[in-house]
Amino acid sequence: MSYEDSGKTTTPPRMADVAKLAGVSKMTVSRVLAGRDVSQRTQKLVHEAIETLGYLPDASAGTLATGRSEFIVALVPSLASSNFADTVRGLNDAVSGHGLCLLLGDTDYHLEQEALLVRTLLRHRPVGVMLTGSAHLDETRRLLRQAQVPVVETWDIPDDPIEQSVGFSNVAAAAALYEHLHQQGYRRIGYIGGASVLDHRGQQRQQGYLQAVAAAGAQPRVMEYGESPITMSHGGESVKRLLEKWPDTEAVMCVSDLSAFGAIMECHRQGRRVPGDVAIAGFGDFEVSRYCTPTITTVSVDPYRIGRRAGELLVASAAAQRLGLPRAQTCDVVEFQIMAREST
Amino acid sequence: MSYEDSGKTTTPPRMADVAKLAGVSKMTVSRVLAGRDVSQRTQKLVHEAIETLGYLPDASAGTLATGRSEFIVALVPSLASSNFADTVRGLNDAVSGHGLCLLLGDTDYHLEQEALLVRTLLRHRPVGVMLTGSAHLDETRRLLRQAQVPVVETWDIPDDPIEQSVGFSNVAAAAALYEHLHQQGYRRIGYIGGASVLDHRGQQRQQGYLQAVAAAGAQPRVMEYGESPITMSHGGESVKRLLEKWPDTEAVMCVSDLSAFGAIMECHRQGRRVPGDVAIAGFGDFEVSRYCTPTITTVSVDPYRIGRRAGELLVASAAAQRLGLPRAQTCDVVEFQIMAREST
DNA sequence: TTGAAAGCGCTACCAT
DNA sequence: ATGGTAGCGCTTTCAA
Repeated sequence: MSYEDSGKTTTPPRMADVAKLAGVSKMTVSRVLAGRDVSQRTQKLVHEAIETLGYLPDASAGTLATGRSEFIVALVPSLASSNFADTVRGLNDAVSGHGLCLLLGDTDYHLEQEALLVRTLLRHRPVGVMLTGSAHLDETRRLLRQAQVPVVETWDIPDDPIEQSVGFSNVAAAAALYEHLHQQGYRRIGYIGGASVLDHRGQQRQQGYLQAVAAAGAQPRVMEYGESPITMSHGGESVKRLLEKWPDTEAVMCVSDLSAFGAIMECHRQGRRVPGDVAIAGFGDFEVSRYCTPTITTVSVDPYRIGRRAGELLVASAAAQRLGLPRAQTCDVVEFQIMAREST
Repeated sequence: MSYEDSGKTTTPPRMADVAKLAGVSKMTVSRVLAGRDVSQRTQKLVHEAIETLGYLPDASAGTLATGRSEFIVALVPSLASSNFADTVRGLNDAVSGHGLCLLLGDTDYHLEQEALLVRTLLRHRPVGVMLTGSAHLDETRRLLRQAQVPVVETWDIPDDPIEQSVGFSNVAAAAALYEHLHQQGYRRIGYIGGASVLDHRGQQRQQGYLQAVAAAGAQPRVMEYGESPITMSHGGESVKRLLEKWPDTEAVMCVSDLSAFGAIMECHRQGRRVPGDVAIAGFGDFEVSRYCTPTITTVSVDPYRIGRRAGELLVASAAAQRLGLPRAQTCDVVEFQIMAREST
């Protein structure tokens, strides 16, 4: 009779139960599970016992005994953004093949929340931590340093890296987009972004815009509106306000494709042609930008790739850590690309 | 000198270290952490020692000793879908306040992968498991039953529930949308969905369409194209094929808003007016449907709410479990709503 | 209010 | 190739 048929609230089978049923010692069972040297015959006996009992090894006990867990911690500002969801997907794809699983934390764009999550999740002794962005509280840095856990920061190029990073310069990307618009002949170029300082990457894009404006000797036209994460509706409201304040604006850069899409739809509603009356560009190359009308000029990055690469770095660091080797200090720069489309 | 300043590869501080520094026993430290009866004076000493050393209690050891973890497992078909990402967000919001954290698994729409993940993640002895959908392998059911872990299935109303569920009838929702279109006067109504049997919810929506078609005494027009998850580009390609095959189609129901959006954009490209020449409806009430032109008629569900409710049920079940009480068997039906918009 | 001892389920290490 | 022993870091239980 197998365990599951026994009904009632029984305790799940332990390694000792498997050992007894197979007529071997616990150690032999442990070795079979670890794929170590065990005779074919014994292996078979053990596997049969495992099958019969429906035995699942306890991860906590294993972690406690080895001092090594199977967790990777992933911290994102928001799962609602498909960008970060894709990054998590890439991370998962990179690490799941190595028997690691994801402990997920949503910081809700708050650095205090990030610090709290780091504190909570480090208790599980993860083999690696992926953070989003390069802005962190001192406490966060201290906790991570003290835990001596491999860390990868993503979506940015940190001035003061904790350890490794995978990202791109949001400042440079926004500036490049401005220059692209300038080359297209646009001169009076505005910017739409969130009013929240919490979105550090958004702030950097705005900074890139401001730098490019200054370099071009132009006057900035910034409309800040709404909290992170910025959505389509923010874009509509923002473009309305921006065009009221500066009616002769020729082109608008948006902090994300979502707000760009919202802005375009609002323009259509107002009877303005895009790009005829006003050109609009986004950031992030979201799916919607490739399929809407007009298709949206944007900056393309590959969120999945960022996550995937971060996962690879963490797996490598974890391996190095285990062997007592020094960990690498890679600063991985992923490319961004200006996607010139119909909206500009 | 605090631990972090000591440099080198030191081992992190243990409870015993805290105890020694505070001049008390391990047990007292444990009690302070658990918020049990300890004198004010001692509490202060212990907290100071914890602070000085930067002590973080080890979760594995705690889990092993108590037999109870702080994990909730969340299994979704794909994080790339904002629907499921929102459900995970709701789940996280519901459980994180109770000191629980999320172990995330992406099944990639494969039931075998789901079973594998259940097996892997159950090793961490989660206090609850959230599944997506009601289609599972026998092995998955067996593993969950044997683990005696609280389970909530989401996004569907299971015929054969494992334990609890939070969802709605995808069949009924699709049929309701058909009837809405029928009431609007549309008669020759087609359906666009994925060709993959993996997307069980998509299959059920198609079934709802077919039932409604039969009830109306009409002929079905189904165009199946592409694998899950269905994206905007699938919608464009599918509507093209459907209109080639049945040029007199008056309205098209799509398996999701994303394909509906893709379909509308393709129609525009072909010079067809929506809804003038062909009406198009979606499913899921994605953000894009509220802001594009025309706004898209769709079935609205609340993915975040589904996750949130699932989390609440799991927290309650976990509490009941801990107290040795029987667990509830709720089948929570969340509402869906036909959102009549411009596209039909 | 506090402490000492005995495990939780597993693996490292040393024997055989 | 296999087994015994001694922990991993914490909490439970009992005693003081």
